[in-house]
Amino acid sequence: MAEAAKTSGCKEDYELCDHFINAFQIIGKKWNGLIISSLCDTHYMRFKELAKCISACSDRVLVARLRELEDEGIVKREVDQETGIISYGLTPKGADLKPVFDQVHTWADKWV
Amino acid sequence: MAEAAKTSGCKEDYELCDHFINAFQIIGKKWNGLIISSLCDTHYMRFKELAKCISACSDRVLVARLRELEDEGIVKREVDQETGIISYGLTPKGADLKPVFDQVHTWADKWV
DNA sequence: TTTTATTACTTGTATTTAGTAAGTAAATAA
DNA sequence: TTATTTACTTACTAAATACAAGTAATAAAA
Repeated sequence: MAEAAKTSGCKEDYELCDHFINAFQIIGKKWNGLIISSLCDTHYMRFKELAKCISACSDRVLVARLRELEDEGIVKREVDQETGIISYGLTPKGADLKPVFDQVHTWADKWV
Repeated sequence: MAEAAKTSGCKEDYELCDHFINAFQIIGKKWNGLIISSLCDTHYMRFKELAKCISACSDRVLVARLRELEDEGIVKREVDQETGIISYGLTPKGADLKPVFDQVHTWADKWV
């Protein structure tokens, strides 16, 4: 089998793609999936609304995650100049994750 | 806006679906995405191969994750009766996550 | 106008989870 | 016989997260 593996590119040689690994470092980080999918569904939300929606996540971590996702260019934080109200939404990069969540939903409905 | 929110089901009332939350508790847990997608691509792997492939994950955690995924019915651990060789693969429930990973790949190729 | 509440955070501490490194029993190869 | 590989386990350290309380700024209620 060692010979076969060497010549046929079997599982011994399998490598995950870097893009994919990096993507999962973001999507797979605790709470990020729920944060992004919530913003995907609602278009935008204030901090309190998001926190209520992902209630098991502490404020402390939610703040940190939102910052990180902003730095990744997935979330955008906006301040209304008139009211001063802060809202969180997705950038095109973030919104483009919707098909991922749709597939998760499909899977979840079938198996969870 | 409070009135409007109450009557129109706007973001204040938004709730994530339980199935979806549970699904993300599994898929979103550190390393699980990479573990499952590796097994998705290769069909089955021995522990050492998997560990090499997800090299940033410690053996200790990989062992724990595989057990958890087995308990979730996503991963199956098989022992060859003849050789005693242990291999890890996916159950139908696990294999059914492929479309999710495909979408992550599509997104990663575009944005990461 | 003083009090109360809300928002979007921050800070300190406890607990949980993960990383590092070394070890082990069983099987296989040299 | 000795060395190596495999699939783990164990002890310890470091990092991430949870819990709880606090805060400055603004808004709403008494």
